[in-house]
This record gives sequence, structure tokens and C-alpha cells, in this order.
Amino acid sequence: MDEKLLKPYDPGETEGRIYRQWEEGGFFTPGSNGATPTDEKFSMALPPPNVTGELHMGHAAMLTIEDIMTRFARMRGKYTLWLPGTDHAAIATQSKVEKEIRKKEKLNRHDLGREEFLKRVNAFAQESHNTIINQTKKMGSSLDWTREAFTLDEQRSLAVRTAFKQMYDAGLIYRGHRIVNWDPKGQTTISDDEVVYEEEKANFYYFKYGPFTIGTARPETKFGDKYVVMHPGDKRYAEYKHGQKIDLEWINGPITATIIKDESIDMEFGTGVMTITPWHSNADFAIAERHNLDKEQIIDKYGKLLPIAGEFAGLKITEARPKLVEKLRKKGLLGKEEPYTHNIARAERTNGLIEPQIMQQWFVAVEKPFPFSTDKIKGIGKGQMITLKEVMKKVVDGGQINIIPDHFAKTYHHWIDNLHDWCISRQIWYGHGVPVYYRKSEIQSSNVKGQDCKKCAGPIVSIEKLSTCPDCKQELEQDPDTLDTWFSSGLWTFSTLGWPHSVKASRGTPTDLELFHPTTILETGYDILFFWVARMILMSGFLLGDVPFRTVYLHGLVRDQKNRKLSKSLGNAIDPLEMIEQYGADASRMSLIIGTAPGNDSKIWPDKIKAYKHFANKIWNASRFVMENDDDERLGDFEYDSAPTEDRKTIDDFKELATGITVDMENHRFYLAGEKIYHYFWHTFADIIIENCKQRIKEGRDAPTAKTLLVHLLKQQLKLLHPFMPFITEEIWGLMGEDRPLIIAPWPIK
RNA sequence: GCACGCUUAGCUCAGUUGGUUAGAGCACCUCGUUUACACCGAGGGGGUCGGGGGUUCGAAUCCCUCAGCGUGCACCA
Repeated sequence: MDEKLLKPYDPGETEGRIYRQWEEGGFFTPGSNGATPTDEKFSMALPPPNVTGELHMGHAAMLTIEDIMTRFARMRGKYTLWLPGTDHAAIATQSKVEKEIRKKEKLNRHDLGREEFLKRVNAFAQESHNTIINQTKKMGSSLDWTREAFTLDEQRSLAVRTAFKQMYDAGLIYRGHRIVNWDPKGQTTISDDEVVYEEEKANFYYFKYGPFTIGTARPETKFGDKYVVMHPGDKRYAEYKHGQKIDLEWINGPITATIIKDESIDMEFGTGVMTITPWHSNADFAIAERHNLDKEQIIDKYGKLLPIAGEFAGLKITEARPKLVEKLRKKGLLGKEEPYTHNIARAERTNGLIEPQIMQQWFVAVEKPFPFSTDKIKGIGKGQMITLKEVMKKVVDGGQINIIPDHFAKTYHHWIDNLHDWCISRQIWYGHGVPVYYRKSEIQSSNVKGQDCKKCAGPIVSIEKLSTCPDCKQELEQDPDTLDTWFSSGLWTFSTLGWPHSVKASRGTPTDLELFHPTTILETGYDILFFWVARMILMSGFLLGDVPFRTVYLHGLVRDQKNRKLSKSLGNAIDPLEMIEQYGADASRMSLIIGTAPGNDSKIWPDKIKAYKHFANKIWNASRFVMENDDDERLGDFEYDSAPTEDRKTIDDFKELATGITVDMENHRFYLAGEKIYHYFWHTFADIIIENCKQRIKEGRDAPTAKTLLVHLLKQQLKLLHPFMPFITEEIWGLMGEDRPLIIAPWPIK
């Protein structure tokens, strides 16, 4: 017997060695288990971790679930691929590096310049990448590293430019002046989903506006208000006609206001009359559009008031508010003030106060029909005109994508119903450039003189990088904006499999894309259902005319015992690496999987992990006992037919258990399967079967059968345990003299 | 405001389609243990399954309702 077994199990010594053995042996690559491309496939893309730093507990939980899925598929003989990668996470990464530079060197990105700044970000991203990959391996993740991808590498950039071009050509990407969420702190626009709301107690002010009283929580936006709006059916204001002009005294002197009647006004709210600020409010913008009204900018991109504010120009809006209220009070225009609770919008990443602004940006049109390219989606015919929104709904409604747990389908639909055009351009530097080129002169001034080249009269959208116009050779300049990071992650399931290249195999051998797409399953956190899952469905629907995956498995967040999110600032973060160091990867994995139902948040604390370290030790010791008694090679294998009834009963019971576990695994109930095998091993196998056999061996009653029974049962259990606790099971499997590694051993139940 | 989820032993959670005395881990109590394991074994205490109502032969499980907690979306000046 191996000396190693005489000591307690040492994960630190074992895990690195075993992982190297697997990786170098090529066992993470499809077909390592003997399966061929004609066999049933299993494919899954790893949700690429952001290159913003380190792995946290949420990643560890995700890696565990996905590795369990993958190892299970591999052992069941499927042609198995789990594909790794990392995400450049545009805003998140850029703002992290900006923060660091500001802290250390007191510089901002403009001080460094675009080129130098990007160098810094890339260096940071590279370092984060290495840390993350290393940590991912420590968890035991059986990812096919030969196919590793990055959302910002060459191959993925090509996919992004191609996707952009195809969507632009179909009229689904357009540039337009719209109200967008402007983050003055990050100096960029962000999408609706990147806005987080926070309750704030404020004052609600009533002002005299000519014959009317208007209410507002944001007096500092009111300078340019020259339209006063009311409901056409409001009897109180029946004497005023639409379009009527009235003169009145306002903040900076007399103005002429115009009456507008619009049905969107809520007669019950406030006085039923409001003035509008179209440049800085979505609802106001819509009213202005309907009646073709002027729109004036009040606040600049740094959150300061423009000259229109007169004496208040240059002030930050928060400073201006009290001063303005004071001025109106002095002028006798201030009515009552009431306390008021409303939501203020902040940027998720920078915490900047969002200021809606009208800006020219790039958008994806979600309500514009386009001809669908295939007949792969139930309920949508080839060539049928359909919108992205409808596609996104149909694939889930029609059951072509199955969401686990299924109640998230409702959340998903709810979100799609409220979906507006997706703003995809960002004014940050780190990310995929918008693949659009303009004549240099056009950028500098809109008066283009004497140019008659049709090609570059407008923006040129191009997959190839351009510096001059292909026709007239005039110099071109690329759009300075970058794309929302979710634009590139939306392509993830197929950009990682070679798209847009190799859509069709040239000579018989199928491409990765053909073999593995749509992927079998997407496993990710419910917190990015909209950000990511929905965007992948959108992209895949348009570009491939297909779904990106058949099943979505959503896991919850990992929290601490007090139900708090794990975070460094709260000081309750558990570092997965420390946890592995202390208890081993196997124990960590078990603690992250057991007691966690899909879609529910789970909790983790050191004692829970410790409990599974004890389990690892139990496995180790039980195995030692079995091997100690397996010293006679003439015994051979356990034979069911010649075994005593009690042993056959034991085997039958075990088969029943294994079948149940298999069904649980197939139905993604990993927490249940894990608990069952845990319980069986400890309280049936160790406490009863081993004790029983120990007696028999001591008394010489059917001793040889008892010994082979133990060996047989142990090996079967190692297989069932392997997806959960890959390291210790592989180690024992090897010590038991098996040549072929456990990672590719066949699952006990077909 | 709309939607979704949660509420089961001191703590953290299971309980798959309603079916025998409601389960696990940790914690607690008693006893035991020199050859697989004290990172152990045997046993035990502890729950009116958030409240109320209903369907059913039977409900933690299905329906209604109320409450508390959490999350998402929307948001009106």
C-alpha cells in the first residue's frame, strides 16, 4: 500500500499534481473519453470572468456547478466541451484602472493620452487575466484551455465588427440623437441596465409660473422651460388653448411661454400642470417630439449649468439648487415646499449621478422588423419580418430555450416588454472601437465643401480597418467611441467557436461551430439575465437565426451567514484561494454546491467548508481500510451471481441510489445528488457496510467476497463522487491501481 | 406602482409530480472508542413547516388572503 495513505489526506500536495496530470494528458479536450463527433455532444461556454482583479466566491460557485455538469457529461461518454475565456469588461476595467492611476499618480486618463492609457489598461488586464486563470485551475475546472478566448482579442474583434456591419446593413443599428443616460463621472453614456436607483429624500417645490403653479423636485433644470403642459381634458385649465402664448415672470426675467396640451399628463399629480425640460428628461423629450418643440441643453457634460442659467452658469447642479430656490423665494414665485421621496439614478460602475442628455449615439433597434434568416426557430418562418424583441420572446415562449428555475421566464418577459432601443456606444477608450469611419473634414465641421465621392459622403461601416476612402482615397477617421461590453459578450457562444469564419466545413470535417452550437446549456447568475443572457439570445437570433443555448441554468448569489453580499468593504469576503488552501478544493466545492437550489442565494461560512473537509478525510480513511484488505491479488473482481444474498441486496440498493443520483444530475439537481452520495458514503458505506465486512473478515465469514465487495463499491462511489470532488477521487482511483484516469471513466449508470 | 422570490429545528438549508411517525449539516446533551477515521461511533433533545381560510380520504407541498423580508422592473413633473 502507498505510504501516502498512512497520513491524513493532504489536498495541497495532491491537487496541483492531479490538475497538471489532467491538463497535460489532454483530458479536457473533446474526445478524451473516447467519444467522437458523431456521439451526443455537450457544450457550454464559461461565462467569462471580468479581468478586473480576482476570483471571488461567486466565481468559485459558478465554476463548481459548471465543472460538475462537464465532468458528468464526460463520464457519460458525451463529446464534451467546456470553453474558457475572460471578458475585457470595458467600463468596469477602465474605471478600475482610472481609479488606481488617480490615487497613485494624481492623473486622469486625458493627462496620459489615449495610447498610453490603453497601454496601462492592457497591462492591468493581462495581469488580472493570469491571476484569474490560475485561480480557475485551482478550483479543478476541467476547461479546454486549447480553445481559450478573450472578448477583446483579434478573433473576437473580427466577430464584433462583422456583427456590427451585418446589423447596420439590416437597419438594426442606427445613429441618432436620443435621450441617453449620461454619467458625468465616467464621462460616458451607459445603457438603461447599467443604471441603479437609490431612494433619496428631497423637497418638492411649487413655483408660480404665470397663472399656473408648477411642481418640481429639480428646480435647477427649469431655466429653459418655456412650454407649460396640461392634459387636454383638464377642466380647470379649459380656458387655455393649445399653442396659446402667455407672458410671465420667470427665474431670470420675463419670458413668453407656450401652452401645450398633451394626454400624457397626470391630472391627479401635483397641480396637473408642468413645464418641460426636453433635453434632460425622457418623458419631456417624448412630449417635445410629439409637438415638435425646441429642445435646449441646460446642463453640460460635467454636470454644470450652461450660460442659459445666467448668474448660475458654471455651478454644479447640487450647488445651484438652494441658491435658485432662494432667488425664486425673493421674487415671490415660491409656493409651498413638501418633503418628497424619489429615486435618483446612479451609474452602476462609477456611482456617478446620471444626467439624461440628448446625444448622438449608436443604437440597436429592437422594434424594427427584419427578415428572419432561417427556419430554426419554432413559430418564425424563413424570411418572415420580425423584430428582435419578438424573437427574444418567441424562443422562450416556444420552449426552445428552457430557463431553470422556470419562474425567471416571467422576469425575462417582463423585462423584454419594457425594453427600449439599446444604446451601444460608449465614450470610454477601453473596448471595441465602433467600426465606422468618417471623412476627416466631416468630423471637424459639418460643412463639407466640394466633395462628391458618394462612398464617404456618410459614415462608412466596415469590417476591415480603413484609413482612407476606398474610392476617393480621402483620409478617414474612425468613430472615437467604443462599444458596450455586452455587445461583444452577446456573441460569446459563437464567437468562441470560430464565427464568422468556418460557418460551414470545407471538406467533411465539421467545424466547432457546427458541432457545438447551439450550446447545450448556459450556466450563469440570475443577476445578469438581462445584461447577458437576453443579449446573447438577441445576437444569436439575428446573426445565426438560432438560439445560443438550449437551457439556461441560473444560480444565485453567494452570501454570508447574515445574508450579506460578500464584499471586501464589508470585510466578510472569503477568498476562494484561502479557502482552498485551508480546506482543499474538493471540500470547497462541496460546500458551495450542497444546500443551494438553482436561482436561490446561498450562504457560505468557514464551518460549512470544514464539514466537507471532514468528509474528504472520511473518504480517505475508508479507502485506506478497503485497500488494506485488498492485498491478495488472487481475489479478482466482485461477482454478483455467486455472492451471498446480503451482498446482492447491498449491490441492488446501491444501484438504486446510483440511478436516483443520475436522474438528479440529468435534471440539474446537483445539490441533491451531492447530498445523497455524501450521505450514502458516510452513513451507509462507512458506518454499516464497512463495519459489517470488518466483522466478516475478522471472523473469516465470506471474507474474500466481503473484500471484493468493498473494492467494487468504493470504485463505484468514486465515480459518483468524482464530478463533485474530482481531486481526492482521482488520487484514490490511481492508488487503487487503475491505469485509465477516473476523469474519463464511464459513469456507473448508462 | 407592477412583477418575482423567500418565510420549515438554536444557525444554514433540503423536501423533485400532495401520500406512511417532517429531513440533513453545524451547534447542543448522554454514552462509548488503542488498530480505516476523535476530521470517530452509538443514542438523544429540539419544529402547531410565517398567520388565517379553503380544496382533498390526506397539504410543508395546490388555491385564496394577510403579514414580514429580499430582489427585479417601471416611475410623474
